[in-house]
Amino acid sequence: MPTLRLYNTLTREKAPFAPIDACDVRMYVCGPTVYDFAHIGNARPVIVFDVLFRLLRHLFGADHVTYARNITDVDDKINARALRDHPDLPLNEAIRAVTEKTAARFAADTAALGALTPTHEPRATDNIAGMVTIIGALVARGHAYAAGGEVLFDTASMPTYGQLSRRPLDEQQAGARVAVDAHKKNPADFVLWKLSSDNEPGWDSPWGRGRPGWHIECSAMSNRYLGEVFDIHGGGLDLIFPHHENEIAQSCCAFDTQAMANVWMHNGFVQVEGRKMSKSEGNFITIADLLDTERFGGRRWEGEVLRLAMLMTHYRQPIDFSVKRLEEARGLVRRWADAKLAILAAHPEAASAPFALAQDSPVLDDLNLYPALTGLNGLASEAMKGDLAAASAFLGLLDLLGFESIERHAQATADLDLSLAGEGEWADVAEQVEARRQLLIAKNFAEADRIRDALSARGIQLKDGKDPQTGERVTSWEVKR
RNA sequence: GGCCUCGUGGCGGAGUGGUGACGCAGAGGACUGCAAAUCCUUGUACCCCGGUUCAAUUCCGGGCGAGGCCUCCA
Repeated sequence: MPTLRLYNTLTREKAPFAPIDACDVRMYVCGPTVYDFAHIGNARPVIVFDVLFRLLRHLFGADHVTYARNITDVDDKINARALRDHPDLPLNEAIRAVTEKTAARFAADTAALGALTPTHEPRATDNIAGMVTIIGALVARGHAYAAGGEVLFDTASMPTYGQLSRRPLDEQQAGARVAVDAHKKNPADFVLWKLSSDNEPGWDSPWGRGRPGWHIECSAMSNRYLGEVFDIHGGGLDLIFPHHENEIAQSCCAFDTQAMANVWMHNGFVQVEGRKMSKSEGNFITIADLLDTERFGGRRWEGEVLRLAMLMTHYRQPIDFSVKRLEEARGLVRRWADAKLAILAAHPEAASAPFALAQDSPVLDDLNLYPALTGLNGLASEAMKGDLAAASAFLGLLDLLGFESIERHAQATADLDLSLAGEGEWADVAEQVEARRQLLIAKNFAEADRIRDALSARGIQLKDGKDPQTGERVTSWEVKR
């Protein structure tokens, strides 16, 4: 088996990946807090770790990888949103309305981006009992204490606290930007459980009716589905501190383990047109905006295009999300879609040929995807020249990277354009094209060009080619956007 | 202040101690009744200053610059 090397934030270096159990490789990725639609920054870990999931399945077998990605549906931001959007509903119903709507959109967004559904997508509200159990263990083991209506993690009780972010406690206090609360033993101590008032959501616990703090849900859910120690934990760069640091503290102290996960992976940030994305800058853009509106770059962008635009940059590098980048990705998607159809027509057997990633593939070097991406062009042309191995490598690589349905973007079919354009609008195009073909055979170029111009005015681009066998003119078309 | 990334052609983005990948865009050509699409060809780069070396974009030191985290955030 080829060796996969991964960069580990814990050690700050790349190392060969060796799973705890090669028959059950286990990965956890922090999913969304469902209070608002996912933005393109949220899309990055979804896509990046989907590629890793696919790669692990390729290397270890599809049945030997477990991938859990949580949905956090209990959070004070959700409460605030529920009160704002549904003031007329009882709180619990209002909260459910917010979380259901947001989670449904997240599922639709990730599907559009070509991400496989994780093995498990647990919800925080279905795992409160697990959180209470862990908090109880922390209290019993002297790692947590109740104070001021909260149960807090005692960071001083964990000598190794801060290893992931390399942020020792003493230095952190010097930074003096951690909230200081009188009831905390140390400023860095964080909330595990907090009591709820009557008009806040709450669950019964040994410490009274309350709700969990921010980090505990990931410790509970990863433990439930992946065990006390698992292989890979992923998420955005910004989660290193405090979120992942605190997850480690909770899990390791509750279970008395040396590690929560062996490999910690973090994707870089997304910028928009060279600037940090933020609501105050007015450049905050959601996946739904890109898929369904023309707000960015004056057009809609297909999920595969967004996926490719994201994968063109190494996952640890910052990405500048720009219209130019999307346009380049769109061109490649269309080209590969055409190439896939042509290859399938020329080499039907290639679709079922076994595909194995080369031992020295850059993909295995911490997901260095770009060489593989640009290599697809070369593989396609080799395949068209009759190279069967290139054909199966092209198809296999497309699948591995999550572009298994890319052929729907083939220019010749224009299926997507039809679905976006509405029904019936292009129903007569085929006969117009045929009428033009007859005029061309008759060398009536003026009339033929009038048809082409008329179609062009309606936004349809004709493209003439030759049938390689007969030499006859073949005309395809697409909707210009 | 602390911690962490990173500086390669117009853009994206690999890689290497010595003939400077590749993709997109651009240019030229082929094809075409003309376009478009397609195909072929092609120009331009390694932040600055030192050092090591026969030779550095690649190694070492310093500088400059960009970005991120340290507070909710992918």
